[in-house]
Amino acid sequence: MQKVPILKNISTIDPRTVSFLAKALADENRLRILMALATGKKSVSTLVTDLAISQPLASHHLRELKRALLVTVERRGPFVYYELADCRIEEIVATMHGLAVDLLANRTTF
Amino acid sequence: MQKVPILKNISTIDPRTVSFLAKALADENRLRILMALATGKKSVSTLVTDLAISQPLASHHLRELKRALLVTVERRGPFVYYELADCRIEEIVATMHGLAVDLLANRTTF
DNA sequence: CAAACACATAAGCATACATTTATATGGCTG
DNA sequence: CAGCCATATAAATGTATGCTTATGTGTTTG
Repeated sequence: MQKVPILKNISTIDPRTVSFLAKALADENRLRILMALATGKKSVSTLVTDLAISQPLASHHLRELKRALLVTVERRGPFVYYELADCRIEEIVATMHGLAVDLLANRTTF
Repeated sequence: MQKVPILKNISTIDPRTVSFLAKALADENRLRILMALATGKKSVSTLVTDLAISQPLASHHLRELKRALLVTVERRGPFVYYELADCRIEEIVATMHGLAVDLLANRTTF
């Protein structure tokens, strides 16, 4: 009787937890925010101009990302800076992109 | 001028593509189906009894997973077997679970 | 070919979510 | 403290999504 070494036993995974994360990553604008934050912490106004979205929409999504624990907040003067809470977020997004691109290219089966 | 070696340049990532995948992973029942398929291909009726969901609901989500290219379909007699389209799906779900668990445990900053 | 089984689809409904517009809060500066 | 800037929140709306109930399609077997 030998256990699978690399991957966590699939049955120990809580779908609610994964769904919680996946929902946060399921929106294009939230992903664009996360990608923008990958190069370092940024203020709301910077994100608004960089991503060309409205300020309330940025605040709304940042709130969601904070709720999902994906970003941390830091106030400095009148500015509010958001930062990626964990570097693995970038990795996961990149990995998902790689898989999605392959799937869409029909190079799914090896 | 040196490029980041490990990760794909973040700016090359298409948020629409990632969102497409994330949406498919954002539902608990779809995740449960994928986890059930991690141990091998299964028929709809097997999934229905294993996951204790209604047959139309299972078909509905399997259709979504197929649309997202995450599963492949194979008919054998009256049975229809679904299978994970790519082994990386399991890895990504496991990685997401690991991150989500850590985030929820407030061990986000290193 | 008729009945039974496996699965898919359609319609309907309730809820969740993304977005906009409008307004409020909070901090800085004159 | 008055006005401005940065951000947050609220309300409103349209749309997407998950789920159930009901029905259709396809396959096997008697």
